[in-house]
Amino acid sequence: MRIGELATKTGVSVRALRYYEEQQLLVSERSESGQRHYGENAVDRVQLIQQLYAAGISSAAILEMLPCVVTGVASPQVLATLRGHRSSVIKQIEDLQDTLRQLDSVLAGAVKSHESGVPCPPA
Amino acid sequence: MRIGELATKTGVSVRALRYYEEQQLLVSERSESGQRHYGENAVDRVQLIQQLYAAGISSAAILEMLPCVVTGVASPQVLATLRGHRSSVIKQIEDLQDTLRQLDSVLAGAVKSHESGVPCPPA
DNA sequence: TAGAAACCTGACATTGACGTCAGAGGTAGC
DNA sequence: GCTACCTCTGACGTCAATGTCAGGTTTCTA
Repeated sequence: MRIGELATKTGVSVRALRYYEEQQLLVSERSESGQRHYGENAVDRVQLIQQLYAAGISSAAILEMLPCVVTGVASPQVLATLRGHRSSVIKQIEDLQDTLRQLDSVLAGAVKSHESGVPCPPA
Repeated sequence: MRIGELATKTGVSVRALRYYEEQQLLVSERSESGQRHYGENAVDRVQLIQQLYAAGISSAAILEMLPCVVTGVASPQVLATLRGHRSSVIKQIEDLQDTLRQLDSVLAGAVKSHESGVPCPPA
């Protein structure tokens, strides 16, 4: 498939896909005229990249770990990197859970106060 | 306390604290000569701001919700905003948990393959 | 009462993951 | 073959949360 189709299938912009290739996170075959062509597995690859981005992992780090994630094989060095990111992801989750509790306590109080007719003070 | 002390207490840079004030997220009293002075509660405030930042909430959104978070009182409109962010935080947590599973499965496979002596292929 | 250290404002620089635009060539349906 | 749409490269723009530097004032310490 060409880049537009991959973009719509993954929900990622064409620009972003070119950027991924620029960062060597995504590979394409080129037609004679230079147009990018992708196999079906590119969809999974792009979604994987998105997932890692969402975990706050930089493109450089993704580049480092990607072949290992794909093949399931890693050197001890990359293994350490992966474990580092694992801890970081866990910490992010914990932080977000804290934030969630914070928001919930605010919401609980706010709903009550709203019921009692007290408005929100301006900033 | 002055800005430097607040910075060391919170682990946030002086520059960042000035930025928070610029964004009206943080208030200071000024001495005659113009230096910022903070009360003890500023520490909690800064940590709260950091927590909201970590949840991916923008400074504008924080500004909107901050008085309500602090006072525990919110208008219906702000309430809706808060609920929106709550959903977003939950989704972030779920996404990160997905990523964690992904990383774990990679780690499991990688450790095994490492035991079997297969190296990580280069990018 | 020096001199160092902390603070001030203002402004430009940075980083990462894209958005957007220009100008040109490729592709597909009729 | 026309037309509309897709794609290409290259380059500059963006946005948010800072970093950093300059040039000057204030505060602390010896």
